[in-house]
Amino acid sequence: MKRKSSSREEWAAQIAALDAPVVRKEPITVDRIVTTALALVETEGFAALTMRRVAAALGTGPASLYAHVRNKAALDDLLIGTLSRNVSVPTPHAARWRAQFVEVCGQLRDQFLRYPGIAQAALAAAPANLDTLRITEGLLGILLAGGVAPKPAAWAIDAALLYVSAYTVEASLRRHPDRAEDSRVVDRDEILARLRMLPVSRFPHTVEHADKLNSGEGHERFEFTLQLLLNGL
Amino acid sequence: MKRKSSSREEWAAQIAALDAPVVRKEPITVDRIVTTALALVETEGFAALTMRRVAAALGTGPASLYAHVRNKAALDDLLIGTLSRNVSVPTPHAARWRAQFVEVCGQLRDQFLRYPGIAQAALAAAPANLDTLRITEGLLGILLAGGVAPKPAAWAIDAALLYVSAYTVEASLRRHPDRAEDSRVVDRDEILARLRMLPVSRFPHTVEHADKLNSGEGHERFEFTLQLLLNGL
DNA sequence: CAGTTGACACGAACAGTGTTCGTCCGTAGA
DNA sequence: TCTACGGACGAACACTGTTCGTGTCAACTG
Repeated sequence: MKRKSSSREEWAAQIAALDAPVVRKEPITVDRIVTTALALVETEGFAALTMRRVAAALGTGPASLYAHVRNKAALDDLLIGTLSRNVSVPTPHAARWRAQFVEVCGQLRDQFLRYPGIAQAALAAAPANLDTLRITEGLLGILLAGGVAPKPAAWAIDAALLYVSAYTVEASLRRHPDRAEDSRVVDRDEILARLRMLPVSRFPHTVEHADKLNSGEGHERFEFTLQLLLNGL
Repeated sequence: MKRKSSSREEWAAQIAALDAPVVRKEPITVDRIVTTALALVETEGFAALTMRRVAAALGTGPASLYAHVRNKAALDDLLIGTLSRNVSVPTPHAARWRAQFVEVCGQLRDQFLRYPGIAQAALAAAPANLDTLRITEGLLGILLAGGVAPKPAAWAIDAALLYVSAYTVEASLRRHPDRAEDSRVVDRDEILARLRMLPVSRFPHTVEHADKLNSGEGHERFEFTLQLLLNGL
C-alpha cells in the first residue's frame, strides 16, 4: 500500500477505469498484429507498414510488438505467409496442368496486388517460408503430373515465382508512386508519348513499336510470360 | 572585418588552412557522388547506401548532396543508369539471336551482382530510365533480327528484364543476409537439409526432389530460364 | 578595379524509422 | 497469501531522408 503519493492524474485514471472494469483491453496477439498490418498495407501500401503505425493502430507503442514478433523482417515473413495460405492449390489433373499452373500463379499475383508493394517482402523471404513451400509443393505436383522432369520443373517453378514477385512489385509501383506527381510517370498514354519522343536515330525499334511495348490489357502480359515458360518444358 | 570574435577553434582552423591554401577542396559533382555511391554499394551492399554515408565519404554533410541530386530515388536511378551504360549491346546477328540475347542479359546480371542489392532500385526505375531503354532497344533489335514478331518480342524483353532483377535481388539477399546469422539461411547444404526435414505426408514431392530444387552451379538456372523464354517465341 | 549577384557548401534541425532497456502490473502457480 | 513470470509499454538510442537558412567563394557587371 505504498501508493499514497499517487498524482491527480492517476487518481482520475482510476476513477475513469471504474466505468469499464470488465472489458479488459484485448491482449495483443500475433494474429491481431498480422491483421492490422495487412489492413494497413492494403490501404496505404507497403511503404507505410511501420512498427509504429501498426502499434498505433492497436492503441499501443512500438515496444509492445516485440514481445510477439522478433523483427520487422519477421513480421514481413508472417504477412507473406498469410497471403500464401490464401492461395488454394488444386489436386493435379494431368490433362490441365498448364491451366492449373497459371491459375495458381494468378492467385498469388492477385494476393500480392491486393496489398501494394508487399511483393518486395516476398522477394526477400522466398525460400525460407513454410507457407510458400506449400505452394511450391503444389506447383511441383502439377508439373510432375504433366509429365515434366523434376529438375526442369523445379527450376521453372523458381523462375515463375520470381516473376510473379517482380511483376507485382512493378505493377504496384506504377499505381502507387509515393506522391502522385514527382518525376515518376503513371499514365500509360504518357509513357507512350515519351517513347515516341525518343530520337529515331538511336532508338529506331523502340519508336516504331512503342505501342506494342506497353500494350496488354489486364494481365495479358502476365499470362503470356507464364505460357512462354511452360511451353518450353 | 566583423570577425573579431572568432573562437579559438576557428583561429586554429585558419592557421591549419595556411598549410594547404592552394589545394582547394575538390567541388562536389554528380559524377563524384555516383562513383562514391557505387563504391559504397559494392563493398557494403545496397542497404548501406545512405545519403549521409555518401556525404561522409565525400567529406561533407548530407545537405550538400541535394544541390546535385533531387532525391535518394534520383540517386538510385543514376546508379542503375550507370550500370546499364556498362552493358554493351552487340549489333544483331540473325543466326545467333538467342545467344546474343542471353549474353546481354548475362552482362546486366553481372553488373547487378557486383553491387549487391542494387537490383531493388532497378525494379523501381525500370521503364523511366533512358539508359535502360538503350538495352531494351538493343534486345528488341536482336529479337526482330531473329524473326520474332514485335509484340511477343516486346513482352518477352519485359519479362526477361524483370527476371534479371528478381534473380539478382534474391541472389544478393542469399549471400548478404544483413547480419551473418539471424533466422536467414545462407548455406546451400543447410537449405537442402531443411527441405529433407519436411513431413513427407504434406510435402512428398519437395522431399523427394529436394536435391533438384536448389541445384544448379553458377548461373545454370539463370540461363535455363532465359532459354525457356526464348524457346517459346 | 570595385561591387553585386548567384550558385554552391553546409550546420542544424525536423519528422520519422527499427530496436532495446528497464519498469510496471496482472495473472497463475506454490 | 506470497511469489514469480511474462506481457505491456514509456523512454531513449542510433539511425534515416529532407529542408531551411546562412555562409562563402567565383564570376560577371558597371
